[in-house]
Amino acid sequence: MKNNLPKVLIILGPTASGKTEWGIKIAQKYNGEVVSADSRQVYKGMDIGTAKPSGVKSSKLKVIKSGEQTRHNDGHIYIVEGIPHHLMDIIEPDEEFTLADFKKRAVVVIEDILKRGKLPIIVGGTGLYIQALVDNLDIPKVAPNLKLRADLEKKSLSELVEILKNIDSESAKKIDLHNPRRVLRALEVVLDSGGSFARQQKKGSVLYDALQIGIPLPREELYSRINARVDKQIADGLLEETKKLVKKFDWKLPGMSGIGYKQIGYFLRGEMSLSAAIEILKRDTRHYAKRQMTWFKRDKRINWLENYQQAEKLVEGFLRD
RNA sequence: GGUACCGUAGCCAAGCAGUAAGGCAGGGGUCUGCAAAACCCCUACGCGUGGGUGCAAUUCCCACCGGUACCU
Repeated sequence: MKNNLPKVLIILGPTASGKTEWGIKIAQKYNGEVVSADSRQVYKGMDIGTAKPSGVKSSKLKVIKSGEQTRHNDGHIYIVEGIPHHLMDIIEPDEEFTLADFKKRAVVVIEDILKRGKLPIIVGGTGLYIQALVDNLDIPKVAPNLKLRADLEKKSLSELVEILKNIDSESAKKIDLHNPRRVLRALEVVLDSGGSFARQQKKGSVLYDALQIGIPLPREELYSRINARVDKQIADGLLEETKKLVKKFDWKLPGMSGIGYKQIGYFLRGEMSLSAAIEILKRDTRHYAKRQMTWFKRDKRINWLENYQQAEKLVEGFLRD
């Protein structure tokens, strides 16, 4: 009754909370397809480190291409337990992937799923990506300008802040001036577009009738699950996977800075023992999960459910009306 | 048994007479094109225990307890 917007389901939670499993089960039961909202699982060949569910590539299903929006797509969809997982395993580790790329492609994919009469289920832990979809964030249309960034990075943070205050005082009041990345992006937008950064951060009209389901886990349980998962990643061959990747790719790539590869790198480069690297990997994963929870906590629309049964019940009601 | 050194938050650790640095872990938070990123904030009325000196002690002295090293 609330609107005619297409229904979309979202399953979110911190890393290792079990959202992947929930997503697959719900997809199987309610005729759905998964859209991964994960900034790292997009990379091919980064499987163990990103805890990607094991799946196969299939070309039976092809998302309708629409120009550059799917230019990376090779026409293959990642299938896990019979469920298509879109936006997973789609680009090479040395390709750039940003929030804007995610949003553009996700919108196309969701539309395609809906067109086929299926339920889109967005599953992921990258809060900003999910928010971009839920709130239809209108991302300032200034692409990353690597040259400008390199130039600006030569200056000190306080110099950059001064510049920003001069050319866009409104944004300077809003953003975190301690954070070089945020200051740089603001500057980039202002310099390239000529307009205020803050004023270009808008929201479009809502695209979907979204039901957000969160998986809350007591901190202690979450942490022990994380520790166990890291041990499993090691047992599954995270070292070998990392070695294979470094043969082809530089440590400095964004993908290689992801949790897992980064810490194994410390060991592979002889900077610390393997057991020390594993401890740090566990710690960094815990920190990450904590940050994810901080992000999700502020969205009061999320339904935090204790168990899977509750999720099914909620989804049924959601699909009915 | 003797001698020396040490004992400061969950862990590591500085201070060594004027009223507890820092790091890690932990907690809270920020977030519109790198977001598994990049940032910000919080965390010892207390310095092994008991005495003593002194205006003042975690800092000096004594004893005891605990640990470590060496000696016998």
